[in-house]
Amino acid sequence: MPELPEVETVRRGLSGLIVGKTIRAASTDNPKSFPNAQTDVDEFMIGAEITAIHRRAKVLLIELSTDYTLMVHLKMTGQLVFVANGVRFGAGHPNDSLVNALPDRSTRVTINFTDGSTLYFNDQRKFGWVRLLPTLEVPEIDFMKKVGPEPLAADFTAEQFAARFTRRAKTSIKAAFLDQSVVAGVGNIYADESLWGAKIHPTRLVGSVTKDEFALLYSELRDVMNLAIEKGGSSNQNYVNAEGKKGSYMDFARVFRREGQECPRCHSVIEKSRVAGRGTHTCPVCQLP
DNA sequence: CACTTGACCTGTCCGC
DNA sequence: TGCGGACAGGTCAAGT
Repeated sequence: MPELPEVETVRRGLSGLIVGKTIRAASTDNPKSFPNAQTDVDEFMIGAEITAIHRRAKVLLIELSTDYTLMVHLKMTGQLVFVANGVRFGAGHPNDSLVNALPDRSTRVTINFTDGSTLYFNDQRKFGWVRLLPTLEVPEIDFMKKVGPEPLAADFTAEQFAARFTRRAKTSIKAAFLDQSVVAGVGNIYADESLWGAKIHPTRLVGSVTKDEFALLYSELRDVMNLAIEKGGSSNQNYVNAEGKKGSYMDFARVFRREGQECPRCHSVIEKSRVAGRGTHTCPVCQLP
């Protein structure tokens, strides 16, 4: 599920649930999901209090009182699910009783708190990861050094946005948009949604996109992401999202996963194709190649 | 360097 | 109903 709005939704929900709690135990059944669990958990996690949760790009940064940080990347199918007194929370409010008990077959990491509550990292495809490292070293890892600016930052301008793309003039605008070193947090949903909003075809070469088009793409991206955060993100039908709302952005999506339906702007039939190796949704009339 | 492709995994859906 | 292949909201490591 996770692009910037979904990770931000998880961050907000989780902040109200686990900040202030003390870790009693932590374990994984899959070393690739938590590579340094064996070496560092006992010393730097057990007994630590959770002091804050931040987000950078699509990564969650769970800060501990030991000056270590638990980094979490959900990749394609990762979820953080909190359970207290037998009640399961997506990352916000109590879910209904349809949800199966945890842990289940996709549970990769379990974190137990001293008050008896538990945080599960579930990840069907095992692409996601949890990593524990000194807070001071977080900015030094490759991902953090390479990742581009936060698109919703108050001081991030349309001019800066456009300038980030110049390095990638010869590739498609969609490939560049998905490149985390250009701008942080954009994934397949919000790339398609904002390219449609700006009436730019995803296969257009970056070099052909005008200054005015970049300005429009910048404001569409910010609008779409802000709306998605307000709606609790996008979720497929089995994901439990924050606020007990299940993430309703997909109800507002204009093109994503709407192939065969009408373009809300011109009523042409939305098409699905493949661009930059990803399923891509466009209006054939609003977005010309 | 910039760019593209395949790999990493599991599960589901679709066509034969 | 069974089976093969394509595909899924993301990065990486390789290759050109």
